[in-house]
Amino acid sequence: MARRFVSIKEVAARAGVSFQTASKVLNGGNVRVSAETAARIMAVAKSLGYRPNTIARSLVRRTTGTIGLIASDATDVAISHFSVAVEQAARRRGYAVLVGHLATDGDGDGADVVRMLIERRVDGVIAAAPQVEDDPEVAELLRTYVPAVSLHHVPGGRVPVVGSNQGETGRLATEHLISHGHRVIGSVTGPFRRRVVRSRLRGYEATMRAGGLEPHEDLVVEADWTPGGGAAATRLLLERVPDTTAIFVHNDAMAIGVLSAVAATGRRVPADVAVVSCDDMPFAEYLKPALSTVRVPLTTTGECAVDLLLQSIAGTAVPAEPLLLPVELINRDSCGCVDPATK
Amino acid sequence: MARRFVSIKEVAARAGVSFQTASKVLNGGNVRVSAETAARIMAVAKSLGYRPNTIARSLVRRTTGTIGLIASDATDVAISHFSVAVEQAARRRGYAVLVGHLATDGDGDGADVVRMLIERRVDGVIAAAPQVEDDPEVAELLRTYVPAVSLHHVPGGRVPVVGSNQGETGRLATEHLISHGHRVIGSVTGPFRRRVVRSRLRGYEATMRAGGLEPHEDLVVEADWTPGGGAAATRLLLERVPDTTAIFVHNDAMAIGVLSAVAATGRRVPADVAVVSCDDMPFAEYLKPALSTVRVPLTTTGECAVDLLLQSIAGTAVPAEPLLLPVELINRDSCGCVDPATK
DNA sequence: GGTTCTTGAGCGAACGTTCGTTCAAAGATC
DNA sequence: GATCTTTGAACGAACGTTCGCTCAAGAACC
Repeated sequence: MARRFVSIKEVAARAGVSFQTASKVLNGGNVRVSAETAARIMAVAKSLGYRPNTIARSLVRRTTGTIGLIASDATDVAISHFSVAVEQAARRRGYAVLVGHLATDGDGDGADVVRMLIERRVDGVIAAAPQVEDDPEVAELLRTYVPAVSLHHVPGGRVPVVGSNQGETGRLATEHLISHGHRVIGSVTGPFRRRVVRSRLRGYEATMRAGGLEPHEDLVVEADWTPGGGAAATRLLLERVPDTTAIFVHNDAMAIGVLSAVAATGRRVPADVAVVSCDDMPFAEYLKPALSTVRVPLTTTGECAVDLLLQSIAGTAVPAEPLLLPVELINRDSCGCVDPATK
Repeated sequence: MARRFVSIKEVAARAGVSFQTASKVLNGGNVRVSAETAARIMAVAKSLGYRPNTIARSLVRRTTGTIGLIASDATDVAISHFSVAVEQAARRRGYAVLVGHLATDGDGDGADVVRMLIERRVDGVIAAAPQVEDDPEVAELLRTYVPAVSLHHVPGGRVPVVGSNQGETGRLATEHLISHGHRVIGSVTGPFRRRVVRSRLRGYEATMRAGGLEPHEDLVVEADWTPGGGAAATRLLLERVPDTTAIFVHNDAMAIGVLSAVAATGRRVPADVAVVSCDDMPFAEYLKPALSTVRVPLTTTGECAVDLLLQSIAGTAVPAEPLLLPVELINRDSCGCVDPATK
């Protein structure tokens, strides 16, 4: 343990050259060294197990090859899928990822985490923590100190945004439920103060109206992205509007709770209450009934975020408009598409 | 964007002192500076928004205040819970976390990720990637280059291990099912080559035998931790041993698939087939029926891992024996404890 | 055979800190 | 008033690199 790597000076000394020359052949760019000398240096480096000290390199190069990721508590499956995609994409491109997970409740520490990342001289930051989307301090940090890409709105703008088309998500789900003949369609949503929630809700409301239905406010119940919250919201919804025949749920985790709560009232899904959700996590297909859900391309989003960030780091111009990836409705059983009898 | 932080030299110049003096009052230890000078330096630093360059500091201090986390693809909920716990615990103690997620399939890159972390001079590494538990190269790196703590066995030892009592997990689940009168108890497991799986299986088998039951090998079906794998394994199990009346599942994600597959054969849970799982993820309670499961203390494990690692970094002796945290059976409906009629 | 090119390698400086030593001036001691 | 302490601050060196400039020696040219 605690064995140290040898430095380039030791390699150079053993090879009988100056350390700067060794640096050139081992890490540097334009090498003007004879083939024999180079070979000798490489051999010594290999035998000594030389590995460049990235800290020293970062100091002079002024880049660390590290990107920062600020994420919501990745206990949320969707966030964790995104985080993994980001890390793997970044690593494939030679970058490491420094993460900061915001506490679910701790609202105030967003700026602290971002500052921590910046002070560690990350080359760029990816923000995937909707709880900071209204934080002007975070916005200012992302705007002025470091190239950044955000998954959510950044007040004041000038930070590229990637995401998926939330309005379309709401529209797809609602339209599909209407096409099944539903007229009393409720929604179990994430927290209202999140833009993603409001966008989906706008899609839902617009589609309802387009179908000649009035999206009464009793039909929309706010929850907290968790199964437990989804279950509680569903109980409330079915109590307020007992003739609800369909529910648009804002994520798959809540959908687990929604299915459970619907069943607890003696109603069957989809016969009595149809359910369409958002995300399409791996488990969605195995719920009972299999969950119909609007697939949100989290992995692709992560990769796009990394690509965009690296472009921004490289100084390439990045689009001023949010990059919205397409979503797709995955039809399974919970919406009523598949007649349970035929299964 | 790309605005630079001022260095301590600029602060010092503006305050009319040498930069080393400024260093002492701003970051350093034993200050021998007059109160007025100190105040002046602090004021200038504040007005200029001075933040120490952690890279330069790391170079001279030879520590980075960063720990590395090598994890399985945290698409697995259990792993992501652990990762979040690690990151938050580390940050609370002033450390940042550099992550590397192994690809689910890519078996070979474990050593690469560890090397990447070590080259970035992390002060310690936490390994939470069972797929590298048999990798001697990873083991050697963890043993000789950096303080480390592992969640899984490390070949050759000399790396502290934290985890939970897997044998006990198998015993608790099996014993409980036996106490309900079950005699044909199957198991849907993770990959056999993982020690955690073998330990749980040993607990299961020992308990079966202690209850006078023979754990026939047809009863044990290997799966891959995913809902889909769990479902497939269950179909196989029920085909091979149709009179199976109980299943011990190795994680909650697979349990989703198990419940689905059992239902698909027309059997009811728990009336026809009782199910006990492992993990106790937040959704377990909201499955239908609510999942009985052996709670694995992932958050606590993460915190312990960090504490142990920081001790090891500080040079304190760390226990040679694995630190096993206790597990606990959470009784819900899927084991048959609660009479569905009374609910 | 003197001048210019090319090749191979050395060397100084810088990146932004920390740490320990040195040193001048003022204060205390006799 | 000469010596010893204390206080406050400066200063050199180091951490391990990268980068660009310098320079000697030999090759090529006319």
